[in-house]
Amino acid sequence: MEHEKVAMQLKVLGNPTRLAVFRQLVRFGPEGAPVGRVQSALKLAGSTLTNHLQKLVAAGLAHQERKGTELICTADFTAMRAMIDYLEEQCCADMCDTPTRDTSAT
Amino acid sequence: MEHEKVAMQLKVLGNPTRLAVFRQLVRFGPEGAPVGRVQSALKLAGSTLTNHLQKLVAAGLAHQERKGTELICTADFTAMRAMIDYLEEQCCADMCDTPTRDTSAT
DNA sequence: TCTTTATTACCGGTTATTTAGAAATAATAT
DNA sequence: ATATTATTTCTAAATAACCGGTAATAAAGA
Repeated sequence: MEHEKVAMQLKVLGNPTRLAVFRQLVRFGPEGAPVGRVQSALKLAGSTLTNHLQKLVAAGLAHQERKGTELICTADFTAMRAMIDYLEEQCCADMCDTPTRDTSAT
Repeated sequence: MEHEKVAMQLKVLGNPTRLAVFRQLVRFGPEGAPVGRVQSALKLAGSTLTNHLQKLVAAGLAHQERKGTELICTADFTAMRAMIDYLEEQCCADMCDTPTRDTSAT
């Protein structure tokens, strides 16, 4: 995972509204949910939500798939895992591991 | 850890230059390093670096302490740990744990 | 005091982001 | 075709971010 990509993902999640949208997608789980359901859960203007969802998709943090009239949105858990792993490796460097973890390696 | 705070930290780390600054601080370890050393490592205009460092400090991700002429900067590993933990809990919700990790819990 | 090194404050130009209303498009059923 | 529901595009205005030059301040030594 490259620096630039992670920076973009962090920036995208760095907007409070967008972070809430992503959290909502996570709560919907692997099945996802249509845009309208995200909208009613968070009470956002449609155009605003579309905007945020597009940025999440562009950052690779979410996906969308048409299903008839509705557009199903899902969080990309693999991408999220990779992003967190990058943070652990590049921005923690074993200095901020959880206390319970073994740090005996050279 | 609250939503707003994490969003701010993510936004702050979402700038590629600033992410590089933070990574550099991490590499310097708990001892930290003076501003000038960060600057020569990354080749940034002084005023630009100051700006980025201040934002990292404001977000609680770094600290600064005067030592004579120099200003020692250190990454806050505890804050970083807390931020990552938030992401794991609120934005993964056990859906994106590492494959090697036990997920047998109900 | 004067100088040197280290760092910041201030400023301005440029670009990006956020927000949402209104009009447009997509999919489907009648 | 028309209506209905779902979602987006277009647009615009307010706000915020980014970068770095230059002048100012902090610390310490000669």
